[in-house]
Amino acid sequence: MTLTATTLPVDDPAIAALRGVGAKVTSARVRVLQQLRAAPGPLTHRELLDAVQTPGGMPVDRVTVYRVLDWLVEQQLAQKAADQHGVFRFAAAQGAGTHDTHVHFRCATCGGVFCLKDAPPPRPRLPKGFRLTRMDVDIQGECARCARAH
Amino acid sequence: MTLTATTLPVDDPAIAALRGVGAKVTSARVRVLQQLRAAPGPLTHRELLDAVQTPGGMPVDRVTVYRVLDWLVEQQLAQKAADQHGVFRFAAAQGAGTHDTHVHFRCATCGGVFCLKDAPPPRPRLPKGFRLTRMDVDIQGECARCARAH
DNA sequence: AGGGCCAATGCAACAGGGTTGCATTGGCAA
DNA sequence: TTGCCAATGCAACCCTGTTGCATTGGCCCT
Ligand SMILES: [Mn+2]
Ligand SMILES: [Mn+2]
Ligand SMILES: [Zn+2]
Ligand SMILES: [Zn+2]
Repeated sequence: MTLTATTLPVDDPAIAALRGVGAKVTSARVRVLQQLRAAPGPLTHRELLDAVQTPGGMPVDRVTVYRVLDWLVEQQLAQKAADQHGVFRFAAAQGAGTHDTHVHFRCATCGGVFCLKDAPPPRPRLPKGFRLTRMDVDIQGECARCARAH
Repeated sequence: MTLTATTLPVDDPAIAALRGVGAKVTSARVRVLQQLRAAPGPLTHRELLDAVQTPGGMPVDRVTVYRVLDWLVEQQLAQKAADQHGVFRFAAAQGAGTHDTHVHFRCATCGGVFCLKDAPPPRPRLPKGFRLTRMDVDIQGECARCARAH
């Protein structure tokens, strides 16, 4: 029997997730998302860049990794938050659900993002003539795991 | 009677705080700490650098402001934390702020900050073991004057 | 299987926040 | 008033992250 030079395996959950959003499934996207899913905690761009370079395969450009990461965040397949050093860390999104109905807690130590039960604060009452364009709530502290690690 | 070219007034609370830690009271340190204490919220290095440059006085170097800020944090006169964009923001240490009882509106056009009547959102309920260190609400839009000017 | 479109990539240059080394200055104690 | 040394100014540097543009490779269509 002849083997057609098939594309990547469909059974990989990372690849399935990429197909799910109906976009091109590229090597860089697959590798980055696989690393994010396998990681025990949020990773920096630099950590991901290192992790994605495999001895055999061809190298991935650092700009591509930046673009893949921001794209994954847009697709709600990943979350992005600054850690205590001001460096962005990325984590695979839990459910691809809507995060608009609740607020988020940012662990300043590990950079993890946690969904809280509380609803976002109501729109503030503004003086006459004022126009509201944006409201951000930044809740930060230390998550249980980081607090336990002392 | 002769007037000696006296140093800065001792009655200023910022200066008193600096004397309190037993270190040199310099122009840069005084100006930065005064701005931090007067501010309605945490400021970035850039915001402080702009605020500290007075038309009359001699300019302050940006590196000096970085060093003053880190020194204030060491002396526990200020707190430092990365905001959601990964930029460090500095706030005067506890006890100096009277803007804690209400939220603020920032005009994206003129940069003005307005005190609103609304109370800050309540502390969110956190999962067990989580520790809250900071909650910032960023409300921005266009103030009445800028909206009218178009 | 082959061709073609256009998004995704690679590469180089750029931007901005933050740091470091070193010569000079100015606070403050003697 | 003097002198010491911390604090400052300035230039060069590092790191994270972004942008412009030519090239490539996924994927749809035949
Ligand atoms: Mn959420
Ligand atoms: Mn106020
Ligand atoms: Zn944590
Ligand atoms: Zn305005």
